[in-house]
Amino acid sequence: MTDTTMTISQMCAAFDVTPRTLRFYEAKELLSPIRHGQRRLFTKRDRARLKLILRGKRFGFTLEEIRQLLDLYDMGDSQQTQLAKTYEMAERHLADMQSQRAELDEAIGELKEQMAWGARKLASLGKSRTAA
Amino acid sequence: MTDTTMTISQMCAAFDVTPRTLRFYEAKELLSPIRHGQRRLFTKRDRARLKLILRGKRFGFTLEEIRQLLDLYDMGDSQQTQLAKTYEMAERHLADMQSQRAELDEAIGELKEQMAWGARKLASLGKSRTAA
DNA sequence: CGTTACGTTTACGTAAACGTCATCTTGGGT
DNA sequence: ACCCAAGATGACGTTTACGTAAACGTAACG
Repeated sequence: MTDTTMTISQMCAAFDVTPRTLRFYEAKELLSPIRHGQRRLFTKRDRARLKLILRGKRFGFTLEEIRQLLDLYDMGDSQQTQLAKTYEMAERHLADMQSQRAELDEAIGELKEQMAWGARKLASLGKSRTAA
Repeated sequence: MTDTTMTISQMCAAFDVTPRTLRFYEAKELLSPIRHGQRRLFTKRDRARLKLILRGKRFGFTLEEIRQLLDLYDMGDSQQTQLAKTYEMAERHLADMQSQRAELDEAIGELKEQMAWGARKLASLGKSRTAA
């Protein structure tokens, strides 16, 4: 790992993904590791992007949506129109994530209730078994 | 909609899904509408389950995982062993959802930051354009 | 009594996101 | 010089979650 770059296997270990996944993401232009000869070398930027990719996946975004969102995270250049478009998209994603958060809270609450019910049921079954 | 049941198209309208989806869920034993002749009639139970299905999907669970989770939500019978197994699975799902909630909070925070940056950038671009 | 409108089954198609070979190549250690 | 483990490159396969088209049933309406 000369300097601050990582090989593909180091990346796989660090992020728990397969080489295939990393190559796939490169093909989809989500990552752009530099090449030392034929080998890929993943930079700090690649690692930051990969973290966001995995996070985005977790929240149900497609790789294509993520690819566009990534642009927001490293746009120091870009035209105003493009920036504005990206910003609007980010707003939609933010709204989605916030409503997702609310739903998640509700779901957690309900699941907890069901589990409390299940726990009581288990306890009563346990008692009768203990009694027997 | 005799009594409290709904036709397939009413379901589609109510939940914003296609007929194909509902039939698919039935095939996968996630729903079990009663039959009036050949036609499906979705009960209150089906509607409750569908709500949970759509919610589960939103949080990245597969239909198969959801199918198992649904058992927790209408288990008045079932053996102790089965209940215990289901309970353990629910615990794992709950843990997953809670960590997902934490990640989501972090992601929302970061996205907001990026958007603030984007907003400043847009403002400055706007000014220079106004000046021109 | 014919024709919509709604519904059904069967079956093949598809997009996303990789998995899984089956070959090549190559840099590094002995 | 030699080998091999790590990496690269196709190319085809797989799973999930439906889409889509074809062909048929049926109940009600004008």
